[in-house]
Amino acid sequence: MEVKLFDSELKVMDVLWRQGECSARQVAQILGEQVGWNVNTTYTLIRRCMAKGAIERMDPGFVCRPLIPKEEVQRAETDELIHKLYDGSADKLFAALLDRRKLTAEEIRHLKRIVDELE
Amino acid sequence: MEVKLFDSELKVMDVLWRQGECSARQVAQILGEQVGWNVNTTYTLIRRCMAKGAIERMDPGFVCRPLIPKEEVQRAETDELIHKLYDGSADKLFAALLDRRKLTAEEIRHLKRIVDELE
DNA sequence: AAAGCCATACGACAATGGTAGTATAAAGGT
DNA sequence: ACCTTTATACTACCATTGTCGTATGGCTTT
Repeated sequence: MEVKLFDSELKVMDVLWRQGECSARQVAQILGEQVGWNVNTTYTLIRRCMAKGAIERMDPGFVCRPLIPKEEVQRAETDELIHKLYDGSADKLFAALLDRRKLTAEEIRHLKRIVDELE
Repeated sequence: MEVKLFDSELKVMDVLWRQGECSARQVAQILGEQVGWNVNTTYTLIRRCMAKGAIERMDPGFVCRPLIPKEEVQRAETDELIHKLYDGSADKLFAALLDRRKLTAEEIRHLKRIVDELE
C-alpha cells in the first residue's frame, strides 16, 4: 500500500466501499449514527483521506468516491499482520485460522477442493 | 487478550518467544543488532511489558520470561484484523488468503498437507 | 577508596492519531 | 438586506506510542 490509512480513516472508507459514491454529508450522517461521531470528525477524516489520495471528492454535492479498493487495503494489512506475527509466512496464518475453527466435514471437503485447485 | 501490546513491545516479546527465557541484557543486545535499538529503548520496553503482565523478570540475572504465549497474541491480532477489514468473518480472510495466490509452491504444498490432515 | 564501567531505572520529548470546537460561507425564508 | 440554517474548512487539543537522554547504583581495577 502506498498510503497507510488509520483506523478512523478506514471507517470512512468502509462507508464508501459499502455505499459506493455518496456525499460527504451522507457519510457524516451514517458515521454519526453508526459510530457516534461528531460531524466535524467525519469531515476531517474525509479531508485526510483526500490528502492521502484515498478519496476523490467532486463538485457539486461533495460527492466522495473511494480511490483505493478495499481489497488493496485488506491485502496490505493482512501482509502487515503476517510479517508482524507469523514470521512473514502466509501459510502460518492460514494454519492458525484452520486451527482455531471447528470445521464441519463438508467445510473440510470444500477446503480440500479449493486447495487442490491451487496451482 | 486482556492486555494490548504495541508493536515495539511485540518486538521484545518476539525475542523471548524465540529464545525462550533470557536476560534483559541479552534481549537488549539482540534488539540492538536486529532493529538498531538503543539499549535504553529495550529496557524501557521490557519494563512496560512487565507492567502489563506480559513479562516476568527474575533475579539474579534479570532473566525474562514471556507470560503471554505467542498464540494468544496472534489470535487477538488476527481477530482484530478480521473485525476491522473482513466484516468480522474469518471465512472472508480465509478466502482472501487463498485468493491472492501469492503463495509459493512450497507454501501450497504445506497447505495441502495441513488440509489433508484435517478431521 | 577513587575512578570507571556495566546494567538498569526513570523521566522526557517528539510524532502520531483520534476527536471536536470554532470559523466561514452558501442558501433560503421573511 | 438580514437572520438562520446547513455544509464544510481549519485548527487545536489530548492521549498514546516510540525513542532515548540522563541518573543511579553496584563491581572492578588500580
